[in-house]
Amino acid sequence: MTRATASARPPGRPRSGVNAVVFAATLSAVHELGYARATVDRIAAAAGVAKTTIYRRWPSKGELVVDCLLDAFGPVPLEGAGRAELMSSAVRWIAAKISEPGVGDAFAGVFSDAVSDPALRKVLSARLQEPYRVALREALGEPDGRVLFFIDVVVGTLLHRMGMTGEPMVEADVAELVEMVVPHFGGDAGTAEGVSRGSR
Amino acid sequence: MTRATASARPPGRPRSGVNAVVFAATLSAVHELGYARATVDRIAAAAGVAKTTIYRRWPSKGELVVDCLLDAFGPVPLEGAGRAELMSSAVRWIAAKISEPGVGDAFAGVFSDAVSDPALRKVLSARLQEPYRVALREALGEPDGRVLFFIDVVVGTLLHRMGMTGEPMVEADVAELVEMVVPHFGGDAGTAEGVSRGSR
Amino acid sequence: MTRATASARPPGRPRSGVNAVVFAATLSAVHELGYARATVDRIAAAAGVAKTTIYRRWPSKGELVVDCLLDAFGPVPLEGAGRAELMSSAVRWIAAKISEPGVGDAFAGVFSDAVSDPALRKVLSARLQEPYRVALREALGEPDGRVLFFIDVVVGTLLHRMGMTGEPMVEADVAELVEMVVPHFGGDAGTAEGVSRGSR
Amino acid sequence: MTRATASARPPGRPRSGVNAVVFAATLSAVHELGYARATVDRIAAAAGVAKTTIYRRWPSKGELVVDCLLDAFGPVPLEGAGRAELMSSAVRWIAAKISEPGVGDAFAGVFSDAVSDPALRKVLSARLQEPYRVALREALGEPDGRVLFFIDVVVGTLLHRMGMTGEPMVEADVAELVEMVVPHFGGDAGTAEGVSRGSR
DNA sequence: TCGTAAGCGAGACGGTACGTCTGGTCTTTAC
DNA sequence: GTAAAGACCAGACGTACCGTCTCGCTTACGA
Repeated sequence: MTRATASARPPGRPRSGVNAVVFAATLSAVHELGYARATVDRIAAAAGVAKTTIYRRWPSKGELVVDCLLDAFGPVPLEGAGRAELMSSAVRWIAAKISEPGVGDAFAGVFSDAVSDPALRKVLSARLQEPYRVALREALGEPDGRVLFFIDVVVGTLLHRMGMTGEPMVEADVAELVEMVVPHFGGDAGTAEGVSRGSR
Repeated sequence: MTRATASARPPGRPRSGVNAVVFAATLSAVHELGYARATVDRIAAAAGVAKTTIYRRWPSKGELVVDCLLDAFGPVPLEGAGRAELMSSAVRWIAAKISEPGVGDAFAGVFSDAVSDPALRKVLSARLQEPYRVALREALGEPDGRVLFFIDVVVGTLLHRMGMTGEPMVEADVAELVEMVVPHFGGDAGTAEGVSRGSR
Repeated sequence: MTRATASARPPGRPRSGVNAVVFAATLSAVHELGYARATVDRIAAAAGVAKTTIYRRWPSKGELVVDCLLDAFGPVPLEGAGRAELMSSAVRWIAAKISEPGVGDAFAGVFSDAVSDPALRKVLSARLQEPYRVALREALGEPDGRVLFFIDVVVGTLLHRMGMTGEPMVEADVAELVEMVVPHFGGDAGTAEGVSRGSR
Repeated sequence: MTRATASARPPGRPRSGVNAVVFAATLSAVHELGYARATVDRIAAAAGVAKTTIYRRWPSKGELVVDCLLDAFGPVPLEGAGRAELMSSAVRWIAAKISEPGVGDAFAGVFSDAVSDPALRKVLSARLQEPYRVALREALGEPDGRVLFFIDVVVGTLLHRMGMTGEPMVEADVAELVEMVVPHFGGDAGTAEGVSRGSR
């Protein structure tokens, strides 16, 4: 085994590092124009890149935005003393992310496109939901169904507020959201008597 | 003053009763094709009506769908012995409605469109959210903010599930949703000590 | 017979008379920019018309140009005392048409596109060649094969000159072309001994 | 004679014999897909060569095809007893070449492209027409104008037939072409009145 | 019974975005 | 220096949809 089995590096001109620039341009365009009017052409122009370059990397506008969100979110911060703190920090983290300029719009935008586009829906759930679901499942020790329900509640609530008002949820309401979900999902393992008293 | 206060009747040819047909065609088209591909042309064709007729009655596709949903929902059923039962029945009612073929897709669809369209957002919140907010406020005796939060949680969760999976939320999860919100919003007036213990 | 059997008029908004405007814009654009760079977008803009309007009427750029040429050519002038005069005037007519600004370029352009596009080739031969072939066949009393050959020689020669030099054929060469084809196709019926001595 | 007469040899790595391969791939691609869809990418792939290699050797698709045709044609065969036979053999030679698979399509294709591209037109006339014009002028002893006209007629006719029908001109029509041009250009110097006009 | 006001069907039209394709250039690595 | 591989740019193409507009026709009411 001389030179490593895995390809040393693919031949041809390597891709230039435009992903970050495109992501920034995407968020900025979505923030300023809204999801629907954030044209691929406009994003390309803002990023100083040809449209073909974008379509070479992402097969559709939807997938571009999904990757963009993935990049914007990064991994869930799962530090925290107990379950309560852990859940609380996760909720506050996603709420903060969705509040960032462009992110909430972009999220709601792809989400809405995905409603009518099964292919995009698959991408959305596989790329954007799956990793967090897995991470949360391991951190909380809850079955998949519960974790998915947790995500539905938290993200759904935040997006609904965003969609209805055009503004991200204010701090006080995020706090109430935390107060609602933490007890339900078992405030603190060991102390709470009704952990996962859900019917499942 | 003899002639009645409300205008006896507007001049010109009265509108024929096509609204119901258009609503049905809309839901059916959305159910079969998804929101985005449920073209106004297609809806018109399915309803056996000219596109002009639709645009004479509704200024945009979004408002058509809003009216369609309004028609599909009807008033909230607010019967129920106590607060708990009342909230529970409201949650189950909206969950059932969103499960009806086409309704969930249509709801998620307009909702998504509204993200990038402030005008539609205004319509959505004024026509589709307002009436239920008022009804719930009076039935529950909670301040506006709490009621809005309640709606965000319930509807947001249901729509997120619908958008992510393409399927309405199953009964077991609806039950869990009830179990989560009812205690939080004050299980039963009078007995519960922590009614609206929320931070507001 | 009260109202005439033939449909009084089709329903819907009648087409506005944009054809002529589009034809003019097409020739002008082709003349100024050449066939390839005479974009449909540019033609539409020059005609003050939406691109969709063009694509509603003509399925492709090629067919638009074919119709444009058809409009520019008009019917063959088949007056003339004898066969010789008739042929001569036809040759000079097509030579003059091809010399008009834009026409030659447009002709050579579609022609070239048709080489790689069987569908366009069919349109070209059916719409642009057929009528003239029929008219010439009846005027000259020659079999189809001979008429097609006549067209190949005359149009082919003129286009080849145009394509090679970028300029239409000068008068002297057109005269030589006439001198070549007229004797070959039977100078004048009755007098010429070798009328259509061809074997077809 | 050890060192060869001219240039010992250019420095650097000698070009491998890819020209022939590319020419073959070009003709084959054009034959199978038509000129327009015979992409440079596809030609490169078919030749097992990188696109860069093609663009290093030929500055544009047009020039590649011109060289390809030059290679396919080779020199005009100018043997023949008298003028008539000489012209006849030249016509039949070019007709046969244009009938070869891919050659006619390629010729018509570049020709068409040249209409909108002055640079390509220059190349076309300088590389593809000039040598034959010179050879014919010396062989026939006609002035340049006449020779160019001869080429316009013969090549124009053959290409027009090819472009309109998609098929090369059949033998019978080639014969008629010969019968038309030979007398016009002076069948046999001074003597022959009707050289081989009845050959069909 | 006629005029006015509006509803309605059919479809053209403007505008705008999407995603695809191509020609041609540039960058990197390997020989 | 030549070649392979492929990223990149610029920009045209054809399609889809929305919402508006233009017609001709029909239905109602009121004078």
